[in-house]
Amino acid sequence: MTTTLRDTIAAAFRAAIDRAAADLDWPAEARDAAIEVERPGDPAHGDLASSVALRLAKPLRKPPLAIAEAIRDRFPASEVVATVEVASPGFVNVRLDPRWVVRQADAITSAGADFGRTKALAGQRIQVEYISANPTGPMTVANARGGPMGDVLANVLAFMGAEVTREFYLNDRNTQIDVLGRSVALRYRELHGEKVEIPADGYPLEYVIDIAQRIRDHEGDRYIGMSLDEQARAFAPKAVDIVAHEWLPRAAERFGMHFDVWTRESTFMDSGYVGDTIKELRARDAIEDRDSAVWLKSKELGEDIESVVIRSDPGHTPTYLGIDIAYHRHCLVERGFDRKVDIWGANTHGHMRRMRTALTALGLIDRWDVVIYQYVKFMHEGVLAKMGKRTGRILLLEDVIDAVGVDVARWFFLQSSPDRTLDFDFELAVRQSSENPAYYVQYAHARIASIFRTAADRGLTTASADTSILTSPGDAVVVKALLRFPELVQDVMERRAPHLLTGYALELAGMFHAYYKDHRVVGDDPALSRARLRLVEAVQVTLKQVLGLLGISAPETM
RNA sequence: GCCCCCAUAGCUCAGCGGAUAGAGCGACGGCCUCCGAAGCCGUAGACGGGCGUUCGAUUCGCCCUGGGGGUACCA
Repeated sequence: MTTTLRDTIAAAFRAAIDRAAADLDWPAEARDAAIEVERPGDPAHGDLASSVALRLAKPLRKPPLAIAEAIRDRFPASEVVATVEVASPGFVNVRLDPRWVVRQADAITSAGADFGRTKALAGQRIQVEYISANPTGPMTVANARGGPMGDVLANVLAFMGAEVTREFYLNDRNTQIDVLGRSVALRYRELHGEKVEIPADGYPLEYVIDIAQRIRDHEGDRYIGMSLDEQARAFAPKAVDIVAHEWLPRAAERFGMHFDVWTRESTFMDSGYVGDTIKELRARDAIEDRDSAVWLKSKELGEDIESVVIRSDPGHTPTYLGIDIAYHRHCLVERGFDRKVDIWGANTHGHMRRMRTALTALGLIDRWDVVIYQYVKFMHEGVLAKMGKRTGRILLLEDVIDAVGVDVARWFFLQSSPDRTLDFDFELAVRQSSENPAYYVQYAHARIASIFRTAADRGLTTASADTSILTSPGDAVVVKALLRFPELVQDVMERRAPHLLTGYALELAGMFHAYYKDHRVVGDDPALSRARLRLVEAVQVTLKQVLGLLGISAPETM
C-alpha cells in the first residue's frame, strides 16, 4: 500500500477541478489550489470531504455552491466512491462504496506486516540521535522522555523505507564529568574512613557511592595517597565507563530501545576534526577571533547572541557547541548520512539556534531536523519538581519500568505531544497502571487472538473468506478506520508527532470493542463467520502494526 | 528585557482553519445462560481573557494573564 485513501480522493478532486477549469474557463488559481481532504466528524457528511470549493470562491469570484456542484458533476467515477454530494455552504462530501471498503480487509491481511509500509524514503540514510544524556549517572525519567519519541520516529522512518541508524551521543569529557570524578573521589575517601562533605555543585546521590565502591572492590586502596585532583582525574573515566557501558545501555535495552551506535564526544576532541571544522567555518566567514577565544559570528548571521566555539584557556579546548558542530558535520559529510534527526530537550533551545546558524554557514541546514520536547517534571515530596542529578532529585527510569512494566511506561511517554511539559506522578502512574490505556489497546489485540482460538476449535479459518457478504454498516465503519493507518504514518513523520499513534491505537481499539459487542464473529453461519474473521484479522494486523511502531507488545493473551 | 513551549471536563491528556470539541481516570446509573466484563451502553462535566484575519477560529496573528524552559569561554 503506497497510496493512501486520502491521496486517492485528493487526486480525484484534482481531476474534477481540472476538468471543471477546462470546461468553465476557470482561471489558473483553480489548478493551483491546495486540496485538503478531511474526515468529517458527522457521518451524515460522508466519509471524506473537502472545503476546496469554499477556498476557491474568492479567486474564482463565484458562489462556493456553484463551484462545489461543478466539481461534483465532474468527479471521476471509480469503484472507490459511491456518491458525491454538495452541502451548504460549499462542502463536497464523498461517500465510499461500502463494497470496496470491506474488500480492503482482504488487502490489509494479505499485506500483513507490510500494511502501511512505503518506499517514500527508500535509499535515504538517516541518523536519529536521541536521549544523549550526560553520562553522569543512571537514566532518569527526565532523560528518558526523548527515548520513546526518537525510537518511534526511527521506527516510522524505517517503515517509510529509510535506512536508519539510532545513535546515542555521549558527552563523556567535560566539566560535568570532572565534577562527577571529584564526587566519586570524595566517596572513595569516605569508604576509607575519611569524613567528607559533598559540595553544593557535586553529585550527592547514592549511585556515586556505588561507583566508588566498585573502584574500591577492584583496585583497593591504591589511590588513597593521591591528591583529590589526581583522584578525580583517575576516577572520572572509570565512572563514565560504568555509566556509559553498563547503566545507560541497560536502561535503554530494558526500555525497548536498541542503539546501533554509541558515539563519544571525546573522539572528536582528539581527532582534529573540530579544528578542521572551524577552518571550514572560517573559510565561510562565520568565525571571528576575539579575547583569545574563537567565536561563531552568530549575531552577524541573524541570532541575538554570539557564542564561543574554542575557549581562551591555555589548551584552547573546544566548547560543547564547537564539538557538536564538528560532530554534525562529521555525520553529514564524512559518515554519509543524508539526514540527521536530533531529539532534544527544551533546555537545548539556545544551543539549537546556534547549531542552526553554524549548519547554515556550512551549507548543511537542509539535512538537519531537530525535535524539541518540553521538560519532564515529577512529584517530589508532594510538589511538582524539576529533576536534577546535582540537586539530588531524580526518578530513575528503571524504577518506573519495575513498577509499571515497559509497555505502560512507553505508553506514558508516547501519549502526549512533545510540545507539552510532562508531569510524572509516580504514585499515580503505579495506581493507574492497571487501568492504563495501553492495556485497552493490547486487550483488543488479545481478544481477537482469542476469537481465532475459538474459531480454530470449531474448524473455522479465513480461507476462502468472502468479504463481499459483509453488508452491515458496522463492518465498513471498522475497515474505514483501518484505512487511516497509512495516512497516520505520513502524519507522524510530517508533524514529527509520535503521540498521534497512541491516539489512533486507542480509537482503533475502541472501534473494535464496540464492533465485537454488536457483531457475532464466530456464529452459526460459516460463510459469515469466515468473512467476519477476515475483518477482525485485518483489525489485528493493523493493531499489531501500530503497536509495533510504538514498540509496545501485541500479546495473544493477557 | 528578549526568545521558545504550554493553558481544553474535577484530574491526566487528544483534537489536520471547517459543519454537534473527544478519550482515559474519577462520579452516578445500567449490561455477562452466547466468540475474553482488562469490555460495552448511558448521565453530569471544558476551549484562561481581549482584539483581529476569515464565509467559518479551540486551531492562524497581536496584546493581556498564568505556568515552564532558554538567554554561559555548563552541557
